[in-house]
Amino acid sequence: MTIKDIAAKCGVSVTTVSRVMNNHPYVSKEIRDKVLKVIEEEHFVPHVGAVDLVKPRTDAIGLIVRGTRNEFFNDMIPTLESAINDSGYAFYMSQIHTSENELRAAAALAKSKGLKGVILLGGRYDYTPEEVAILDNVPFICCTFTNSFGKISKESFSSVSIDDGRAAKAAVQLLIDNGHRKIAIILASTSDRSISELRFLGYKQALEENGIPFDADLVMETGDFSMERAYKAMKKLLSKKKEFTAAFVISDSMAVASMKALDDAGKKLPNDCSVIAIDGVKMTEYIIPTLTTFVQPREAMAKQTVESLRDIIENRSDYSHVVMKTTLREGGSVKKLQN
Amino acid sequence: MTIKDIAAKCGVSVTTVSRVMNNHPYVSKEIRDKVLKVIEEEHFVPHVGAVDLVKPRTDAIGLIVRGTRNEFFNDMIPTLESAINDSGYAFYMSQIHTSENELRAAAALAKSKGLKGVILLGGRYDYTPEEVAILDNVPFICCTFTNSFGKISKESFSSVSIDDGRAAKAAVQLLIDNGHRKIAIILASTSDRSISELRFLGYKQALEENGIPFDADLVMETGDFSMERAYKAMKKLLSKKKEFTAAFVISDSMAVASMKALDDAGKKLPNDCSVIAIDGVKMTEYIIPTLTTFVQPREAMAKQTVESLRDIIENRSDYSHVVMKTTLREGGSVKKLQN
DNA sequence: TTGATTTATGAAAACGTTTTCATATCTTTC
DNA sequence: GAAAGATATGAAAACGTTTTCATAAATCAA
Repeated sequence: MTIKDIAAKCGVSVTTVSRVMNNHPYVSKEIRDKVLKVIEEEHFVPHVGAVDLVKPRTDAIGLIVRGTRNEFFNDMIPTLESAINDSGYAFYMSQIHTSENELRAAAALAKSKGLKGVILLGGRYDYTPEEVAILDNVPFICCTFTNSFGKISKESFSSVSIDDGRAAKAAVQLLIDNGHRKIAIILASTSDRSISELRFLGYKQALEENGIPFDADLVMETGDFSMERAYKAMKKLLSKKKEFTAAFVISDSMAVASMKALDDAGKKLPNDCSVIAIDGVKMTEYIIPTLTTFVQPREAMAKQTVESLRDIIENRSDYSHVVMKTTLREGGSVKKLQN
Repeated sequence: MTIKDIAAKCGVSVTTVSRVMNNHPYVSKEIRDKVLKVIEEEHFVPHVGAVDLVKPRTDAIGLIVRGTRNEFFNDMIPTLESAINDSGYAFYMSQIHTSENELRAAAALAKSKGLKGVILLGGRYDYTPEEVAILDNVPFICCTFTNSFGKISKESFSSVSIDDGRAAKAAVQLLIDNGHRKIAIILASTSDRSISELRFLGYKQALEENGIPFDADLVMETGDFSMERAYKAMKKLLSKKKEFTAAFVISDSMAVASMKALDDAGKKLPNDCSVIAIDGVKMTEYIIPTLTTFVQPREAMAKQTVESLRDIIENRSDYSHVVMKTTLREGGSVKKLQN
C-alpha cells in the first residue's frame, strides 16, 4: 500500500495525496476529505525510508547507551528522551555492549540518521581528540564522566557529570567525621578509567588528608556493579577477620547487597557497621535502615546534558564540562562512633 | 558524502561500490581494497532511508512500551531485545504514554517500519477483535496479561503472562496458611482492566474460599504503582486503627515502601505484620527482611513472548495464550502466626 | 582454434516519497 | 470583458541506494 495506491483509489495524483498528508494549502476541501478518508480506511502510513530520502531531515539527537542496563541508565534514558523531544529534536537510541567501540557506534548512528549531536551514556573519561575525530565534527557529549583529578582531555567534546572523586571523598569524610577510621571500600575496579576508579581515588584522598593509612586489605574489587558480587565481596571481607567499622560502597544497589551480607553475618546495622554509598536509587529510600547516600541529580543532569549539547549544535558556545552537585541524602545507615 | 562520491573518488561505478559494501563476489581484490580504504577514510555510512527503500527489509519485530517505566519493564526490554535479535529479527521500540492508544501506535510502527509482528508491554487484558483489526493482520502479542477469570478475548492476538489472579490467590493463601485472617491489600486500582484488578480478584477469591469475610476497610487503592503512594497508603491504613496481621501488596516496590511505613510506625517486621507481594525485583532479595514474593519469570516470559510471536509470523501455529508459572521466593517477611 | 564458462564491470531502472514547475480554472479588479 | 492574481491539480525530477541486465575480458574445455 503506497501513496500511489491511495492516489489511484481517490482518482487524484500522488502529488495531491502528498499535499494532503503534509497539510499544504491549495487542496480543495472536497478532495482533502476524500483522501483523508481513504488514508484512514487503508491505515496508510508513509514509508519512512522514502520520506527520509527526500525531506530535509528533522534535526535529531542520538543516544548511545554503553554496557549493561542499570538503574541509573534506566532513569536517565526516558528523562533524556523527554528533554530532547521538548527542544524539538527527534530522538534515536542505540544500545551497545561494553566490548564494542562506543565512538565508532556513535559515528555510525550519527551518519546514518544524519544526527546533529550525540550523547554517550556510560563511556570512559579519557577520550582523546584523535579518537573523537571519527565523529567528523558531529557535536558529542559524554554524560556521566568527570574531569576530577584532571584526567579528562577537554578539547574535543563536552561533558556533564558529577564530580565522582569529590563525592567519594565527601562520603568517606562523612564516615571519618563520625569517628570511623577503619573504612572498607567495595568497588567494581580500581583501574578501569571510569566511575569506579575515580571514586577509589576519592576514597584514598580522604584517607590521606585525614592521616589515615591506606590498607589494601580493606579494598574489595568485585569486577562489576552486580549485587551478587557485592554480597560476596562483603562476605569475603568479613571472613578476613580484619576489623572495620564502616564501608563506602560505590553504588546504592551494591550497598544494599553489602548490608544484607552484614546482616546475615549477625552484624547489626548501623551499630556494628556503617554504610554509605553514591547514587540515589529510589528504593534505597525505603529500605531499613534507609541508605545514606550522595544522590546524583538525575533529572538535572539529563536536562543539562541536552542543554550543553544544544549550545554546541546551535553555536551558542564551545565545549563545556559541567560538574553537577550531588546531594547528601541522610538515612539511617551511618552511625556516629562513640569511643 | 554519498555512494556516488565514493565511486568518483575510486574511479569506479556506484554499482561496484555497492557490491563491495554488500560483499558480493565478482569484485577484484584490487578494487575492493581501494573502495574499502576510501570508505574508511571518509567514514562513509550508507543512507538508511535509501537502503530501506530498495532492499527487501530485514524482518523486524516491534515493541510498544506503554505507561511509565517500571522495574519490570526495564528488565523485560533488554531481554526481549536479545531474544528478538537472537532469532534474526531486527528490533524497534516505541514508548508511549498511558493516554495514547497503544493499538494505534502499534499499527503506525508496524506500517512505517514494515514490521512482521508487534509486542505490547503494559496494555490491558481485554482487547476486542474489532480493536485489533487496526493492525491489519500484523501478528500481535500482549506480554503481561492473563486470561484468568475468562476476561480475555482470545480470538485475535496472542498473549504471554503470569496468571495474576492465581498468583494473588496463592499469595493470600500462603498468608492464610500461616494463620493470618486479617489481611490487608494495597493495590493501584480495583477496576482498571489490568494487573491491579486481576490481583484484587485473586485476593477476594482466596478470602472467600477460606470463609474469611471481605472487609473493604482493609483495601487501600493508591492510584498508581509508586512507592510514595504505597508508603502513604500503609500509613493511612495504620491510622485507621483497624487490626490486620498481614498485607498483600501487589508489587515488590510498593511492598518495600509499605514495610518502611510499618517500620516507621514502630511495627516489627515480620512479627507485627507479615508482607507478601508479587513481582521479583532483584533488590528485594537483599533487603532486611528479605521480601517474600511470587517471582515473575522475566527471562522465560521474554523468550516465550518472542517464540509465540514467531509461531504466528512463521505460520507454525495460531494465536496462543501462554500462562507462565510464578515461583514463590520465600524471604523473611512472612511470619507464622501463633495463637 | 573455437566456443562456452567464469569473472569483472557499468548503465539504468526501481524503490516511495516530496517538490518544482507547468498548466488550468476560478475570482477579482478596473 | 480583459488582465492579473489566487486557487487547484498533475507531470516529472530528485533523493541514495540495490539490482537486473548487458557487455567485456579472462579462463577453460574440446
